[in-house]
Amino acid sequence: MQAKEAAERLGITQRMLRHYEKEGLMDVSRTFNGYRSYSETDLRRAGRIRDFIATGFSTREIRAMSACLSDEGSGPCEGGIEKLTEKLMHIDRLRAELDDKRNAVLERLATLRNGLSALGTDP
Amino acid sequence: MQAKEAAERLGITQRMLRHYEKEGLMDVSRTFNGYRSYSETDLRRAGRIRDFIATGFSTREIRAMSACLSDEGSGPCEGGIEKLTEKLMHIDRLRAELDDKRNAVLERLATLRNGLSALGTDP
DNA sequence: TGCAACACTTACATTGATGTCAGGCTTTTC
DNA sequence: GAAAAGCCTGACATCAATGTAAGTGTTGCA
Repeated sequence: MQAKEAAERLGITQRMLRHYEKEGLMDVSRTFNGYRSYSETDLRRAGRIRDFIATGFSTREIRAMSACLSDEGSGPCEGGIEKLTEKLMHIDRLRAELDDKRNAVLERLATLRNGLSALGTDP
Repeated sequence: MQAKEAAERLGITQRMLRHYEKEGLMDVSRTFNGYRSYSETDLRRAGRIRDFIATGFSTREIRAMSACLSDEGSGPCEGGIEKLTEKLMHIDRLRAELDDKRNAVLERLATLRNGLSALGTDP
């Protein structure tokens, strides 16, 4: 498929798609006229790149674990697991704190409701 | 504590710590001589900021959900849960694919080992 | 007292991801 | 076959996160 459709399906701009290519993250074939032609495989790869970037990885880091980008599980995906696990730790820490906070708010709300019902406002 | 120790304990540079402050993400008190003085609370806050940034959030986004940064669960942490959940989706997608890949490699290894043992190489 | 270590501020430099615009083909459509 | 819409390349612009250096005050130890 052509650039426009690919970008739309991925929810990113053509500019970003070209960027991935120029950064050596993917290799897109061209039709006779020079237009890029994205295969479904290309799409999936680009989708992974998009996710990696959205998760705070740089193209440099992503390039370093390019085995993590192909459909084929051909390589041991050098370092990929470790790096991702690290990111996951960051997320997990944040999420745990957010959850605590959310629970605190919920509790406060519950207490408030209890207080009200204790006053006989509720059956 | 002073800047150096704070930075070391957080595993980041003083420069970044100052950056958080200038970006309005945190407010650090000073001692009489003008030196920054980080409290444990400050450290925790800075740690969260560090994690948010490491997870791909911009200072702009973080500022927008500053309620997620305080120790106190005083606010509903506007938007924080949603944004984090979104990031989590990105990570989860990647991790699922990585896990698949890792399993494929493990399986291949297992098959290989089986093949060898079938040859009687193993007791 | 004087040096070493640390702080502070300000300003410029860099790197990365994206946006945007220009100039020039190709394809489609009326 | 001419206009409209898509694609391409390349250059320049921007914003954010960091690095780094310059110039200066402070603290502490020998």
